[in-house]
Amino acid sequence: MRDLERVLKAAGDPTRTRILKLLKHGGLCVCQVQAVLGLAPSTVSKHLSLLETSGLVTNRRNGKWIEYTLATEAHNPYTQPVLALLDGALDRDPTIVADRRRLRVVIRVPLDEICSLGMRPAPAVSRRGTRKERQRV
Amino acid sequence: MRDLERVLKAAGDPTRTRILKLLKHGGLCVCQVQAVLGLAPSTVSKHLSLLETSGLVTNRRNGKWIEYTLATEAHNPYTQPVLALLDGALDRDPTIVADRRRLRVVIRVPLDEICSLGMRPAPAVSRRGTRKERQRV
DNA sequence: TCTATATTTCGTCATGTGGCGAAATGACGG
DNA sequence: CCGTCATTTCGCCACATGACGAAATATAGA
Repeated sequence: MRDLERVLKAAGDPTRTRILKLLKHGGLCVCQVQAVLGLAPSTVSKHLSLLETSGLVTNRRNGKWIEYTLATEAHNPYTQPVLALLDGALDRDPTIVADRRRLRVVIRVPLDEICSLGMRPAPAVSRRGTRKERQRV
Repeated sequence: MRDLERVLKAAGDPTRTRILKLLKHGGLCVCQVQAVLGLAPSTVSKHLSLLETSGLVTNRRNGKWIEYTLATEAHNPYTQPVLALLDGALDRDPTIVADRRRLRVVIRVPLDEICSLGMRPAPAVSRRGTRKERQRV
């Protein structure tokens, strides 16, 4: 029972649904997800580890970063059907569409820049000086 | 987004999963479900109405009782896949197996008797005198 | 119409969950 | 071997959720 419950609960949260929809476009590290969603790193991390616990997602280290990916081979028998359900769902949802738009921007930026700045929702596309923001005195 | 979220959250609760698994064996009224699960009527009612809101279940009056049934035609596009996922799932789960055992008993008893007594979990299968239990003085 | 009763609603409580910021962790890359 | 920094853990808060019992509702059936 617990396996099914975990998967459904994991996929049933809007924020995690957004993350799963993002990961359909390829593996992402925590700070990339953070940049798209505009949430605190700790929040994103918790969601991702919950998704991993439920078997919907796996991770592997990639240099300085940890890349999260949709699970392909599942130990949990219910993950694949749920991922299949999500596939093709919500593709017209405004939030999902906006997320994808931000994702396209985020993917182009080198990881170093995205992560070190603790980027917020990515207010727009290009703002010069991004690099020096948040230098506390 | 909200449709998907509602369905997944509805199906993601263990009690509601149990109810859905029960309803696979045919329509049931609130007090029958209550008798099997051993929960307060108000609790069962709330779960059932939540399942209905999510589109997983429908109801129709049947004499004195209201019969809840798994939804066949869904307005919500996500209900059918979720019901399909549940179908065949958990069939070896101890709780589900025990529920089915109690269900078999409950189904044989006339509705009048089940409901009017506010039956509790149905402690076992065959115990003579079941009928007269709980006659408070 | 009136009564009995199946169901729902309401109020309350304990617990679970999602969000944040601060601090701890740990591994890459020098 | 060390420092940096991505990630995780921890503590906290606000809010959602599931359970109950009591009271309200509504409808079948007399």
